[in-house]
Amino acid sequence: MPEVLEVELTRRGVARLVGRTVVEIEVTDPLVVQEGVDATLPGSTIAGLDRHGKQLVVLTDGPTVGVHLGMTGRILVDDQSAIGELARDLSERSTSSLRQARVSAAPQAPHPKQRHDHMGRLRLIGGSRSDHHRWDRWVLRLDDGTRVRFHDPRRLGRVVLDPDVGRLGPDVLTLRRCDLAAALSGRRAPLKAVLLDQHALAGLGNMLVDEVLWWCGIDPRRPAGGLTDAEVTLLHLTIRRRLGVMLRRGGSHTGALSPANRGPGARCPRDGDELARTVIGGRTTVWCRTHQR
DNA sequence: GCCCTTGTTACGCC
DNA sequence: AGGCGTAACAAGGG
Repeated sequence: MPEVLEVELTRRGVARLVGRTVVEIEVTDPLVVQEGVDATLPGSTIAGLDRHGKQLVVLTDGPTVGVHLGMTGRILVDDQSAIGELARDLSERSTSSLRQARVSAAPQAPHPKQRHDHMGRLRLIGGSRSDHHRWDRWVLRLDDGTRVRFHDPRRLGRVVLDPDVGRLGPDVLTLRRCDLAAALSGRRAPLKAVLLDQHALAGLGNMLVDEVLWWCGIDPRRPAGGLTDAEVTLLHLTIRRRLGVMLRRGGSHTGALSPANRGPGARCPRDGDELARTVIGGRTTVWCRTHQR
């Protein structure tokens, strides 16, 4: 589930493509890739990579192309994930890299069955299954022979011309306290719903919102505009600190409410009470009734 | 086979 | 008008 951290890691992971020229486009899924992208991009040289919230922006000497990873999108450069294989837990790291090496060497081999963790969740955003070319939605060939693949099993990712980042709220990784205060002010919707609203604040997804509110001990159901000044300050500080920590650790899954700590029956890492599951803003919300108030 | 999950958008209501 | 809630989308997996 790519959120702002995965997008930022992706941006850094593909930074070395700056200066390369797109030679051809080999694969396109018209649902995922906006009409016109393929016609205008070949011949263009990548000039820079920007990001606003979850929106990745590819600057070229031709068109500006927006890449949104959606729910299951990822970028692979020569069959290597742009963010590395960070979305797995540590216990499986060694076996997984072995397996990855093996399947890369034998791309025709039938893929092994998907693995799940004990909570029954999908283990990865495609995981190390870089051999699943059937989920490639967009494949570019660059002038040095590099192949860049946009891989997206569920097809909720999007590649568009001239992405409209002006409609997004302030970026959550560079958020100032006054930006946060302005985003929350006057809103009567639940705090969680506003934090998820990309027009209010750009970058937070379902897991990161739960994580941040868990750390600062605020009830996700409270009206967003009803926070005290001290709570806004605390929320701002928590967003900056926790996102910074998780970015260094490698992504959205490295928090206190990591995927393994979100399933039914999971307990609060702070006080041991069973975590509540509530639908807020249309999304499953995991939170602690004891210390989030 | 029904239901869950995700981010975004479209739409209905007040 | 605009804030808010809900459903739809897609598709894999329990």
